[in-house]
Amino acid sequence: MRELIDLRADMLKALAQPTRLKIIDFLRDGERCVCEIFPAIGEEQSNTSRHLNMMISAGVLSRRKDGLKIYYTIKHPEIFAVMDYITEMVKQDIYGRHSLLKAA
Amino acid sequence: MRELIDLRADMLKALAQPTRLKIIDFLRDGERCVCEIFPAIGEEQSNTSRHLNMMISAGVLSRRKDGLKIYYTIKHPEIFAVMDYITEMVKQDIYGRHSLLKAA
DNA sequence: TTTATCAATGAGTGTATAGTCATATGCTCT
DNA sequence: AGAGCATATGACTATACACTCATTGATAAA
Repeated sequence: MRELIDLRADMLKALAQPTRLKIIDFLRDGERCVCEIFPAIGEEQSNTSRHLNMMISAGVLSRRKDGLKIYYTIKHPEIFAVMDYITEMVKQDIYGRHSLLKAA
Repeated sequence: MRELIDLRADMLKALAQPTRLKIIDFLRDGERCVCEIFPAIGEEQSNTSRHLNMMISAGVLSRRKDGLKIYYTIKHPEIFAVMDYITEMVKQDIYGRHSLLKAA
């Protein structure tokens, strides 16, 4: 079995890329098909498809087939909590940097 | 200014690598100097140093000098919450896979 | 001021990743 | 069966990354 540490790294890696972050942000409101996702994030269909499949493998997304379309969703609601924490920390860092600038 | 989405990706990327995960796990108990970290995780000093600096840039760690030694700490306690969520999701996925195997 | 110690960096290598374009697969409907 | 749409994949390129070995920089102690 894959080591727990590698599985964690894989899941984090699946979150750690701008295009994939755009997808995750877009999926906040619920499931969407590829044909909705790639225009919304401004990426090519093929590139979007690769990222989606990658996030499936990492356990970040799940998918459902309906006719021709394939609908993707965030698999674990914890993903949103993780994203909120990350955003909070980044904002704190930005604020901290500004304070330092002001102090200088 | 860097886009918020890129800053988030940078911070997540700083967490998304086995060697760096080992460092973060090791820093759970508090600050440690490089000379303690690299033997603990079984990596070369130079490699460890690069990862540490990378995590500083991403806002994951902070550091403090004391004589010859440089002590690194987790900068935001939220990092631990993020790690706990990731671990939880990965474990759920492992369990889910096992159930499928049993059912098959 | 020499020596020893801790940490960071330069240079190089091999591999992984993101992206593109073209094509293939699979499903639906006529 | 054939046309048309939605998604996935093959092949390729350019860039980023992790790592190693050797060296440098900086502080401390003798």
